Amino acid sequence: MARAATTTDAFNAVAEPRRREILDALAGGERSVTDLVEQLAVAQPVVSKHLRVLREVGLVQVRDEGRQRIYRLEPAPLREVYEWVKDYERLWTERFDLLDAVLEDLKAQQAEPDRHGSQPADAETTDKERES
Amino acid sequence: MARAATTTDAFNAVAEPRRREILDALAGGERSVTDLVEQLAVAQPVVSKHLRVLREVGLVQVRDEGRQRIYRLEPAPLREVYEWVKDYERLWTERFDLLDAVLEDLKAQQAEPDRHGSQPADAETTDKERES
DNA sequence: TTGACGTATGCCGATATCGGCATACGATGA
DNA sequence: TCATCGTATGCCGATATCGGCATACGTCAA
Repeated sequence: MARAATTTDAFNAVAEPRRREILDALAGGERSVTDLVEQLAVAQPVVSKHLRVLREVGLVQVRDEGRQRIYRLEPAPLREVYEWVKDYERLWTERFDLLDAVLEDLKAQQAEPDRHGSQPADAETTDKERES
Repeated sequence: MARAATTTDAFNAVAEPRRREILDALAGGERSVTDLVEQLAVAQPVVSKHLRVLREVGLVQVRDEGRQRIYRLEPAPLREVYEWVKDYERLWTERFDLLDAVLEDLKAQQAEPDRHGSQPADAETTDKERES
């Protein structure tokens, strides 16, 4: 057995950064293959191959227009990914609450010095404020 | 060049369904390897190997407790995934609005048949993403 | 010590990926 | 019809995955 095919899932399809870039580009509107080649600055066969994968998992749709093929984003399959991760958001938010609690405790300890001298109790998670 | 290592990303790590199951299990609280083996009903080496990958991308943390190793969820790296996918949620919602718009147009055309047989002249239009 | 338990690791085979390059193929225009 | 543009596909090599099985390693209990 080997790794699951990239065309198995939105999960697998989207694990490839270049494919994410393509989707991001397509989020700005329909694009022809050449458009994408220019925008991503990669070889044309590479783009075509990635588009094939995306097509097979239903993340893009194609339309023929003369000798060009216009690709359009089809976000639906991403829902699966979203639904899975979204529940974890709560956790990293809670984690900050937890951190706050710890900081609160530290402050309390400083105010009311209750020494137990030994362990400096790893300050492992001290820099993660930013954002949100 | 081959597919990116599974330990490259949260994206890659999480593309494997079994690994998602492990994280889901861990979301319910700390678990020993044996706990996970029972819960997932897979061979122990398999679980250990997946845990290694998860550890390497920082999605879990380990703690020794006697002869057991207790694994704990570390959701932070999932943020990257969430941040990427969350913007697409809007799209599959908007899609319905878009559909409505199209239906509206169709109705209008039926009412006032305006034929022009040729090119619909690049509907490329203006798409800028103004998020946030 | 010895042995059992809990886990990690090593090796294997089958399978796919991804990019590069060449090339095939369909549509268009001279 | 022929050349050209826009895309897709085929083949290749290098690399990893994932599960199975055996086994090594560390901890604890007799």
